[in-house]
Amino acid sequence: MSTSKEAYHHGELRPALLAAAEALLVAEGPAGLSLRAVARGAGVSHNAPYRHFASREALLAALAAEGFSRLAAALRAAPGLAGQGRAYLDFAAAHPALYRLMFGAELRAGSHPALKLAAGEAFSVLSGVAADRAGALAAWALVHGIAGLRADGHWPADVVLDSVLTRVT
Amino acid sequence: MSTSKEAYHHGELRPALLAAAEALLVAEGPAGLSLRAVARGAGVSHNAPYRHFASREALLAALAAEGFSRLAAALRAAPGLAGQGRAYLDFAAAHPALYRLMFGAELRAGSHPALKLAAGEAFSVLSGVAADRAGALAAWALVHGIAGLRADGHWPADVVLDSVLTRVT
DNA sequence: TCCCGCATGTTGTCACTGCCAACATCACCC
DNA sequence: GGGTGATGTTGGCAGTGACAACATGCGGGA
Repeated sequence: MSTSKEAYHHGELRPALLAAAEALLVAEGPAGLSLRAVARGAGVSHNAPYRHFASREALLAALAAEGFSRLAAALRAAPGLAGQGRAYLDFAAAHPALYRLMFGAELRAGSHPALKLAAGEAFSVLSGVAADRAGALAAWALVHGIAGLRADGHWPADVVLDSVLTRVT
Repeated sequence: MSTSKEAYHHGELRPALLAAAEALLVAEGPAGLSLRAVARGAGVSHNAPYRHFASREALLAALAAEGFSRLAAALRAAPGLAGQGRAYLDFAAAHPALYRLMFGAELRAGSHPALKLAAGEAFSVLSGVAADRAGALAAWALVHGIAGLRADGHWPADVVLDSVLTRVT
């Protein structure tokens, strides 16, 4: 699409597939994210993705891993524990579909080492700024819980987040 | 199977389908939960479920709603806010697959009124014992976050839960 | 008592999906 | 300049969700 001549070989197919997959994820939800639809979105044949991902689940895992990397970067850029909490919630609110994929039931982190690694990296950023372990875990769990409830539509819209965040010491 | 004569009409197909679906969910995960596999599990033809559920998603929603009802019952039976927190975590740990379905990305609560209702009922039990709204939401989010992190294997095994739960006021 | 309406379950079918196998095309390196 | 391996393509198969048409038999009126 972007290159001047449409060669037989795409050249940048892997990132193009990931981009198409994320667009589909946002537009249709995880159920609409079929490998063939992703291939169509990238303008290649229905089997081309198999040159870059072993299976549909592997593609989802790569997408989730990329999400964790982005989350880790956002956390690193935020100052202090409170700032990271807000950055975490902002990320989840800005990319709800991706966030749900990252923590959703479709992917078992155990079977995707790269995914587990990316997730662990994001978490280590979070715990690096906490004074004590229990406090860091409590803050993380609280923020993660709020993000999940918001993503699922269970969180009342009129809640002032700070009034809840300050309830955990 | 259990009834003496195998009539043309099953008679108790709806609960039988839900039971088969839950068994499949536990055994194979949400991906293996196909409508046809559920029908096989209940010993009926591949289209019989459509007499009781409009779609595969509707079946999942019904299963999740049943999960919320069970969760609400467990919460009702637990005394005090701390007790309910523990009951919530126990439920999530005892039925991880169901819990993930209830809060997972496959179901959009918005499009299933009965599911939203069942979820709201469970949440109202939780907030009924809290002093104020922000406190209830904080407690719920904290517990929900812990449950989610545990289900995904991100929660350290050596953490004493009470040391985290008491961080919420 | 008969019979007929209608809920329930069945068979048949279609488009779509994930994945495997075989083949086509091209970039690169000797 | 020719071959070799990575990258994409075409073809095909079994399984899936959903729709349509048909079969079955329970229960309520006459």
